[in-house]
Amino acid sequence: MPRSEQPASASTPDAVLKALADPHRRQILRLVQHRELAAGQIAAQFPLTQQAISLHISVLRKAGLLAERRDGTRRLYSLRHEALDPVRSLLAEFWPDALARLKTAVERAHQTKETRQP
Amino acid sequence: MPRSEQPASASTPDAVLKALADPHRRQILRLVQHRELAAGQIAAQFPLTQQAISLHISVLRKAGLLAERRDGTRRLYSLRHEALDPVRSLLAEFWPDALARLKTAVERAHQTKETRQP
DNA sequence: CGTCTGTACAAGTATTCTCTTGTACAAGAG
DNA sequence: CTCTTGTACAAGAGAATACTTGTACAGACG
Repeated sequence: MPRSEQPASASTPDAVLKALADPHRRQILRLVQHRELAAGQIAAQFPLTQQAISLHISVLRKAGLLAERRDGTRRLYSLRHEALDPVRSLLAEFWPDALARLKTAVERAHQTKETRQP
Repeated sequence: MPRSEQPASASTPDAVLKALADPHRRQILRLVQHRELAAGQIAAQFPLTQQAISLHISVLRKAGLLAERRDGTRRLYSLRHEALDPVRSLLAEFWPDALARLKTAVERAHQTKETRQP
């Protein structure tokens, strides 16, 4: 089977943040967060045309936020979590306290999951 | 300490992300991250006109990212860290693993900061 | 008071964004 | 091969954005 991997993981902070600064695009990411979806399936969730969604997908893909896999004529998309790294960096830079809060959240989550104590 | 929530912190995720999706504006936030700066002092750091920076400041302020304090004719600005909360939420939503990575980052940051390393 | 300094607001322009309709192209079905 | 389906690309309209220059206004200071 064809395995077309895209090496384009070099998403700049600017491209990622601009891609995220649109409600439609954030919604697309939510849709493909846990499962692959074909472009048409994504488009069907919006009151926009298929072409408009195709363009949003293109923006997200160029920012590195979407992985693309071809299956026949369909193109399946899924979230590339790693691409959110610039956002994490930004948060770390501007809001050190957020790290502490997230650490707390992590520990709570771990406690919930496996009852682990730091 | 007063835990009063400011009503002006009703910044929407959209406004915050759009405000952050510009390199000039991110640079402004870096400048006022640790100390207050007057609008003119901020503008002096850029090859743009004072008016252009004033507009960027306005965008940041409306997104809740900047606190404004008046001192005579000057207006002093500083970063409102809380306004980054929507970014944290976004990260938490889209990237559960980020929590674990941030925990690691926190621990590294604390080590770096304290530098009481044998 | 008049004048300077610091800053925001106004109007105009060039660029960029987001959407539309129209079209091309690739792959499977008959 | 022809038809249908799934998707991207192209061109253009309208809005939003990011600048510019010009101006207004508030406060400090002689």
